[in-house]
Amino acid sequence: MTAASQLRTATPHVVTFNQRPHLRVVDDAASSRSACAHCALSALCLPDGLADKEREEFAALIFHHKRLHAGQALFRAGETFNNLYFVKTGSLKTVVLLDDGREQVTGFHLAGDVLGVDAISSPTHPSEAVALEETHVCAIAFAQLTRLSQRVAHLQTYVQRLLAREVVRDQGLLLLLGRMQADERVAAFLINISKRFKARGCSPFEFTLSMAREEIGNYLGLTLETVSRCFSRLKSNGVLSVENRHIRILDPGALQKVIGARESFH
Amino acid sequence: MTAASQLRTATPHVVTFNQRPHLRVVDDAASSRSACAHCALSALCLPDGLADKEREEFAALIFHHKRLHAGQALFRAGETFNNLYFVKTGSLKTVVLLDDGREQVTGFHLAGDVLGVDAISSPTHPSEAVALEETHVCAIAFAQLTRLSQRVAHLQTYVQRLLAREVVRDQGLLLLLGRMQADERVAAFLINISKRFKARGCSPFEFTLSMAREEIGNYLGLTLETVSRCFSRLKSNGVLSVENRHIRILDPGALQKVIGARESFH
DNA sequence: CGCTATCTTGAGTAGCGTCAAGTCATGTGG
DNA sequence: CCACATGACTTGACGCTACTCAAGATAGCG
Repeated sequence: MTAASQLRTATPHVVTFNQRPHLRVVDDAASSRSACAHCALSALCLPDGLADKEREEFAALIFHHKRLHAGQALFRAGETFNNLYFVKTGSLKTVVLLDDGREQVTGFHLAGDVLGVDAISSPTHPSEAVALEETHVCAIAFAQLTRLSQRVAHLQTYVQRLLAREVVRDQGLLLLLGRMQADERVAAFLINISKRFKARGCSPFEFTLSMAREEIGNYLGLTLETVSRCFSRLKSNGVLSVENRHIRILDPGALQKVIGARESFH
Repeated sequence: MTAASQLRTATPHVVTFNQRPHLRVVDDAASSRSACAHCALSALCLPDGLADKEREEFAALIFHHKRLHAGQALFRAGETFNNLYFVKTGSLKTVVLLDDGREQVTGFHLAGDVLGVDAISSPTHPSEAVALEETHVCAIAFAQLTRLSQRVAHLQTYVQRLLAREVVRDQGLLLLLGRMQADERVAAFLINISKRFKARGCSPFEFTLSMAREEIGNYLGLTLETVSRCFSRLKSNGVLSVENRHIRILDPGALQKVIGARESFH
């Protein structure tokens, strides 16, 4: 069963990631040992191809649930690396830092995404993760995961896949930052977000962003003003409806055309 | 023994990566089964912390040596993924592609570097690798490496480390493309190359680049003209000596300052 | 030796950044 | 509940960085 099929609901008209009544998410820390089996996100978090018993062993490693307020850090650059994190509800940004204080947002992470993989096989986190809104995460002790993966070959593949996905994701962003114009970057960002909302069973054409213009701009290598101007242009072209952070994609084809790809939108 | 100490030679005055008489590299394909033990690069390629016997098993997976001319591809995007590659001599660039033909160079790879890690846990290569000059590589069958790593726990860590390094490397590039000015990017590029030459026992202050201005520009998200102008500016400031692709870093401190203290230049 | 690819340099310009002013949304304390 | 403060966003004017286009120099290669 794919993550998307398990999560797909009767698509609500307007959805943000903190308001998804159809997803039953287990919040009770006391029951966390067996929580994964009942968690609606398990298909996203849990590795494929495990026997039931191994699945349980994996789930047993998830040892606590953490709650973050908007602006609160899940981990900071330089902190010792102990856990990987699964986003349960809410969203976060990951940021890499330059000595002189400059920052680059390297990603936005929604429910079901995994955080902290870039710290694997290094003692400390090279980047940091900050919640964009009220956010809940599950933590899994990486040392224990490594120990378990020596018995369960599938788990090796699982960790490798997490890392490889991260590499490919970063390469896409390199392409965006190195070769695309402002309009294209913004369009690519919206299309990416749209696809990810869709994969989570939410409407791909109407959603509320959890990040500020400045964070979008930083992510895309632009200033907040440029992002705002691109939004306004898409708005006046009838491609989008923009009301603060609430976005409606009115003309998906036109949005796709901005980045020059000839494939269909979804 | 570290890679650097094994490779360090009586630092030659001028070194390119195809002219390193002090490095004994085994080229004979017939003897490749046991070649690693005698290869000067083994400290760079071979995983740490293996027992002698495991080390031999690992070396036995390296099944052939491939020779590439300048401009020849080691693998193309979309080709099936079978092997990881170690650069023995020469250098390559890795490139990611956009549908419309635009390209982004994501890295330059020197002797001792590993190629193809971004394809791990996917059926095909997401990027492609092209030789910048006459280049020799060793190939290692990834499927066999995976099989061996189920017995040898160290090898799991080894593959994870390869992947994690790639993620961190890409994040550094994201910072460069998203937040740095042209002259900072060029300085960062030169400092990076300089460090890597040094780690290989070559002079960090005098070297010959194997890539064209256009490839540097593409890598840095700039045009070749901008790269050329940055080089010229550094030259007229007495920081560099530039004769085509032959670079001498005359004032390393000033070069470093370009990245940090921006007001000291121009 | 001539051809081609590569590189440098200049002139003009477009795109995006900077600065600034103003609007709007949200939250807070009176 | 309102007044106010604060942060978030939009829009305009202007300037600068880096791109484009073009011409010429140089190196490398057959």
